[in-house]
Amino acid sequence: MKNDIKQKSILLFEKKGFSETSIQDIVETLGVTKGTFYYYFTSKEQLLMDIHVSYIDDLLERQETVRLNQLSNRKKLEELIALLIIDIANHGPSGKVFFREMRHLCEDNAREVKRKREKFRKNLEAIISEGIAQNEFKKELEPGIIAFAILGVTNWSYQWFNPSGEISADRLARVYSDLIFNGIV
Amino acid sequence: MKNDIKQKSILLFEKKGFSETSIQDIVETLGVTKGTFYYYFTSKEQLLMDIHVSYIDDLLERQETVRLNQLSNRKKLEELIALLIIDIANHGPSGKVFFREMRHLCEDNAREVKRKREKFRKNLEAIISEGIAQNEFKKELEPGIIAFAILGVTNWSYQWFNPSGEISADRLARVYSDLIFNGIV
Amino acid sequence: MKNDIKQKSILLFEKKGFSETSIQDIVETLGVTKGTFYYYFTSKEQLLMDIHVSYIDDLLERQETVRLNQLSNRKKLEELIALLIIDIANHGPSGKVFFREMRHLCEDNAREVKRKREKFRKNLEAIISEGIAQNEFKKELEPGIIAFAILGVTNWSYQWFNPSGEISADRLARVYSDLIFNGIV
Amino acid sequence: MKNDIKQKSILLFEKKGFSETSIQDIVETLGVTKGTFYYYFTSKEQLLMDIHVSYIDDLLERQETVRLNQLSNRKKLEELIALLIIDIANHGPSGKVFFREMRHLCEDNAREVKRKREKFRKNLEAIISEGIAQNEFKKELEPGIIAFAILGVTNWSYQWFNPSGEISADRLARVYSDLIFNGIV
DNA sequence: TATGAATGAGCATTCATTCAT
DNA sequence: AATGAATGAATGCTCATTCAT
Repeated sequence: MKNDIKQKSILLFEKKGFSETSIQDIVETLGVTKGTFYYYFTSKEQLLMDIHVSYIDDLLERQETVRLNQLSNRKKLEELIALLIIDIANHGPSGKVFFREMRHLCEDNAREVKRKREKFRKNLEAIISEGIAQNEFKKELEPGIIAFAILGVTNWSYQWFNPSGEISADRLARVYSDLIFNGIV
Repeated sequence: MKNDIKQKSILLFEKKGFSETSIQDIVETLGVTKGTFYYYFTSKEQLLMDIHVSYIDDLLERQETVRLNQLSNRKKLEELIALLIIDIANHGPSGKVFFREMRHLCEDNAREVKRKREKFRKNLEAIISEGIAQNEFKKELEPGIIAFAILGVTNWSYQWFNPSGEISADRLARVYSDLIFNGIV
Repeated sequence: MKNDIKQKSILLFEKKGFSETSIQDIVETLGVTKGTFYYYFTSKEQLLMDIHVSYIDDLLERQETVRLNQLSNRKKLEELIALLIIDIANHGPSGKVFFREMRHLCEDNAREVKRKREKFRKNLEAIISEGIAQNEFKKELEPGIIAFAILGVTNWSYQWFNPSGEISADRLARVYSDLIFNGIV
Repeated sequence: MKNDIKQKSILLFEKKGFSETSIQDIVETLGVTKGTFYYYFTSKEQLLMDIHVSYIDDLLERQETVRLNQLSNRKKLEELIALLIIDIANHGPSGKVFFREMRHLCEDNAREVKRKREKFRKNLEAIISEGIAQNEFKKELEPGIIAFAILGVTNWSYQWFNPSGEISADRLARVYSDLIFNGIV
């Protein structure tokens, strides 16, 4: 039941937004009563936090796998980009909620999630730095800004990319990698 | 008065979000009463629409100026990137509201704003296509995807870029142009 | 309207208790809606505080009148006892709410009301001390304890005394004064 | 277990009030679940009734002991006052719950408790009447009113008297007896 | 132009209670 | 003897909106 509530909530939050989705909406979809919701979650915000933590923890874990394998930094970066894009196909709604609704977390929870988000970004930045040191990337790059740019390209996809449309997720990931590695000129 | 309401609202919507800002909040900040608000706006949503339209119309107008000048497509693209980044310094709050709160427009208004947003994107895409035709950009590029990527890089900046921090807007625009043109390898 | 809400609330709080009286109960009795209640009061607790403050302020003011007149301390004490008993006839419900529901005030408000209550008690104590000094009362009395005893006798009346029953308020006040002055032996 | 629930409940009801204490609060303090509560008590109100009955039955029993011994009425009255005051030290929380929360009993139970309370009061009144007949007390006294006054003095102590403070319970009982017997003049 | 009073629908949350196991 | 899942009704409170003045 707890997981049912969570999954349905993700879909509703994605479609209507966190503030616009009432507990009533959630439990009605599941055919249970509000009491049931509060048996499993202490508040609406706690549910949102739960969703956030699952999402970012999963992402961090998979990033770790990439980070620790024996590939070149260029290859690692390519894999991370693919990971993020392909995630839209697999966990699109979670991702949208994650990127849009963080504002509704209470201060303490927001801080915790922010820390994890930044850890992901810092890891990305570290791969870029490493790549520069290994002469895989241009030496005049600023790793911090480049990391933000890459996250911009990938995260923005959540706003428009439809994985069941003309372009496949794999394809999009390759196009983006090529753009980031080689530019358009 | 009408403009006062609009400007204060932008600031409040940016800070607290549209749903979380009440009409009461807005009029209290201005020292007037709710009646006054409804004298100038027929609804909260109409105010949001007003904000959206001003923002995107201004952007389209400035895009038009870039588009019609006699520069190379590469130079035009560079100018558009700069335009978007520098806008954060000048109209940051409006931009944040624009990117975050479109969901709260009613269907008809959302459609209208979407049309204008897409017009901006299509214009960007056209510049890329033109550049390919003129051999300024690689011929195998897919202009549509590249346009989304560029918007991702620039629009995502609204989420983290602080124009009064270490990096200036000018500098960020140059770094981003360089990334997009030449890549990181 | 604000005063209507207050008066009706006093009656409901007296009859059913503060916690057991809902805002719905209050507004229904008045034929208005909840919105109206919250137009005049920011919370249920604020309404309770309002009731408390009116009550104790009125009492303190009347105590002051007694305290400042030119009578003997014995006479002053007699008048204070009468004041408290006769108040049951005039403001019984307010008094009951005052004595029973203070626990529902928030910390800050409770402290403020407590301070006023204690002021009343201290004034009573002062009259007793003064009376001892003037040889009106026995010299071995402990004014603090006596003050508590007197308040016990009078305040407890709120729990059983029915001013429209057999014994009149005037009569009860005289019996109580006699008891306190002369005892039962 | 049943008694554990009762004792913890008394403490919680005293601290937070009956309405403000939830079954959840009670069982959490004991480390059991709600089911356990409902195994021993059929309702929250029944638990309150149980507390009330224990308290007043104990008081009546001890009153009976005093009533039946061979002392003068004056001495009996003195002992009853002491009994009530010293009870604050021994069963303070129960007493506070008893005096404050009777309102939450259902009609039938309230009637039963009221009957017992009145029995206590009537017994007190009888001792006074007896004392008058025996010329121990003034003959013009009205026993009913005097009984109420005595109960006011003693019961009100529950609101302020701290048995571990400066004044001991024994001492307070003596001061109160003296006041009631001899007055302050 | 602006106010102030009022509405009514909705919301997150609480809680005593039930009941199959 | 005790649990854990679920209910459903109620509660305090918010808020966009209306409207007579």
